[in-house]
Amino acid sequence: MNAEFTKFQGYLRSHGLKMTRARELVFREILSTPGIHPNADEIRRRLRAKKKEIGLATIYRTLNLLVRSGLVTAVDLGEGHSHFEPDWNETAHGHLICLSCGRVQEFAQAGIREAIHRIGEEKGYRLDKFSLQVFGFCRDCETNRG
Amino acid sequence: MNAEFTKFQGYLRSHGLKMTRARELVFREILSTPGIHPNADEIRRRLRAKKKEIGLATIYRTLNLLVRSGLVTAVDLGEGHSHFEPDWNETAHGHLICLSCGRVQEFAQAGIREAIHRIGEEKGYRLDKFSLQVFGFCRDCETNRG
DNA sequence: TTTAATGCAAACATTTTGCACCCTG
DNA sequence: CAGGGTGCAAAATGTTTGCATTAAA
Repeated sequence: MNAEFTKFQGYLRSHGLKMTRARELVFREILSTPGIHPNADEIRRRLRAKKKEIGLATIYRTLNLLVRSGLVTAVDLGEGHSHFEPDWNETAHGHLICLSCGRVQEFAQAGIREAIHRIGEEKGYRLDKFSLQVFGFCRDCETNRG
Repeated sequence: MNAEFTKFQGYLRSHGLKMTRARELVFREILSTPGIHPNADEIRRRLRAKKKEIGLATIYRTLNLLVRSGLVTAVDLGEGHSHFEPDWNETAHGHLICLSCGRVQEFAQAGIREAIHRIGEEKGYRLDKFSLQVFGFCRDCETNRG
């Protein structure tokens, strides 16, 4: 986790950018909430709760920077805005989203990675990334409301 | 294709809703552009080009209705707005998107469907739908610009 | 001390909504 | 002719940008 932070410093240095208080806070917040998938506003609220006030515009700028650097991934959970998670890419995964309570669960995609690679070769694409969301109803919601 | 239209009529009737000029035009436009994945504004422009003026608000309302009915699917191609395609679900598919030219190609997901169903069972979810986008660089873009 | 980063407010883009009028069933 | 549908304009979201000020390096 701290290795990730070092990568961020390396990225900034190699691009002539600066490590700032806001960037550190935002990135650490994402690193420390891997299962939460916060959106921009939630990141601001979480930091505010710790008495760390960061402007929303700065949060958006930092998020874009982190995504560009490859250290963070933007996820679309079907809510009309982006959610963010750390991208330690050893653990590429899809998201299983409950349509009733909104719970988000991650899963490793056994076999899916390979299937997608096969498709890339077939169609002549050099693949970069993929995004897989699965929607359904979790056991609790099925039990509680038929 | 006309069977789809009949389904739409059935859906409307069974929900106490009315078939209108706007609804017919929007749905037929989507049915007739399966590979295009238009967004709301593009649907309006295409209809306008045929001298069929429909208000954008009505187009959005109709799109939501069509998605609710299950006859149309909203697709996120990473452009910050939704694209729409007919959902003749025999041909469930993923989207292969070129990060350079934006070309969108569809592919059948051999084996992926099954892998996802296995995950649903494992995690105790009753699955509803899934969405798979793969990003990369198409052969033309790779050839033309290294 | 130089150059980039921040915060704020304004601008943008997409989508939704309130309301008076219109049309389908 | 009753109840849903439409268009328009306004509002609601989510995100980006211009600019004067602040802070890394």
